[in-house]
Amino acid sequence: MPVPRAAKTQRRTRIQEEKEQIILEAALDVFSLHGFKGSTIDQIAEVAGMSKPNLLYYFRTKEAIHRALLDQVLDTWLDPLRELDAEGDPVAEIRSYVRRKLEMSRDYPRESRLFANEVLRGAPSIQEELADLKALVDEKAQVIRAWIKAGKIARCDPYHLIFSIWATTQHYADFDAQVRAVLGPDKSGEGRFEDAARFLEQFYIGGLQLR
Amino acid sequence: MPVPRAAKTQRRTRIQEEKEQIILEAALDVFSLHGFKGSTIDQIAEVAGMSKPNLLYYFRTKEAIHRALLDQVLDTWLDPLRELDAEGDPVAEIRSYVRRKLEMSRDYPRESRLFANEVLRGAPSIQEELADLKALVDEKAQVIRAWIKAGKIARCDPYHLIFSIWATTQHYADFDAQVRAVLGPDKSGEGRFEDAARFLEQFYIGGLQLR
DNA sequence: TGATAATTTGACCGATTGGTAAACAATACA
DNA sequence: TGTATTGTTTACCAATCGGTCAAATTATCA
Repeated sequence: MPVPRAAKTQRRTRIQEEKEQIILEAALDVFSLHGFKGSTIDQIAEVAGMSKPNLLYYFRTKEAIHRALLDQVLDTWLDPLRELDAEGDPVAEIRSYVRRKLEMSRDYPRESRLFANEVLRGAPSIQEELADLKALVDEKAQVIRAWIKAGKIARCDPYHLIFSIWATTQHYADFDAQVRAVLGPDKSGEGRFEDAARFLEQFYIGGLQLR
Repeated sequence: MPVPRAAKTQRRTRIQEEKEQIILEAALDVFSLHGFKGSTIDQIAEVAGMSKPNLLYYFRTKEAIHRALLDQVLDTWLDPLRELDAEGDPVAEIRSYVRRKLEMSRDYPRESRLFANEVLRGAPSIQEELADLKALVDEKAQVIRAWIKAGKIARCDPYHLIFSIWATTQHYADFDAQVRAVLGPDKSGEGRFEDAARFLEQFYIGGLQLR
């Protein structure tokens, strides 16, 4: 009797749920640090505390782990942007968005780096997801444009505004090594995120204010 | 008589100069696209138009190519920041810095991605260079602080100001795949850099203006 | 309990990869 | 021209890696 691959059966056993989460957690550690090609199944298996064949019982290929991880991460990654509310106060909404994105860099740096790795390589495995992303950004760009038209915030290109928010906030996760090197050991504690928050808040409010 | 490795002799033959540049150029192509682990010596050799052992005659290891490339790139990478002039007009100086950094993202995206790859992985091979970087940033942060003290620009954290300039400008090279996906095919020409320049200029001038 | 399905492991395999050895070809230069 | 040096290639090796297989072990449940 051949053993059915875990992924084939409809997810039912408790042990499958658990082990798959353990594997994805370990894979996030490894992939975010070494990239896809730089990571080995053995490394992931070791971090996950199981043998390589055992890991491959739950995910048939290295690629499958990577895909599952990206799917899981990308979904939550865009939540802050989804929450941008056309009905809210424009400046407050953007300030909240910046703050939430910065918090994600602080609390989920591995996820940020996993994503950065993927995009750096030309985003080969997330083309469809990028289409969804475009749709969401298009929608929110319209919201921002409406705010501009209504004279609520300064005139600017909404797409590049969003890019700048992504860039400035994710920088603290993706370029952490550089940020720490520049700030030095004393300023490299969690306090750097509060300094960053202060700076970004002031900057975006100033930049968006009508003048 | 054993053949002396090219790197050992003092660089003299014309052919060594040429081939080493060809190799570094090819390696930049490959490393910036696939990362260090994701790149193979065979790939670099093929792009360079020579055999693998021939390439290894000029650089003894894959690591050596990578190091040579990083050294060469990092040196020019900081030029724009070096040019930030304490004697110039503060707002104009920062505007020039932003513009130059953005031009580097447009004209040297491979260099940007090579660097991003390295920092993403924790910057293992450029620790000393990061120390130089810190010294330079410290110096320029003092310049900015002086401008603030003199009431020439708005009060803000100079380190995070510099981080934000790095982040927003390099974003267009490092996250090119995402930027293109969001802007769509029509807006993905070189024109996106002019839109970005307009946005960033307005934003930094607005953010730094006294109010 | 016993049978059946699910889980785990050690041994292994073929492909790829970084790097070497040694012979061969081209060049510089006395 | 001859010879020593530099440059190039073919063949190869050892290590690593993604993945398989069959057997062993454990959980499930009638």
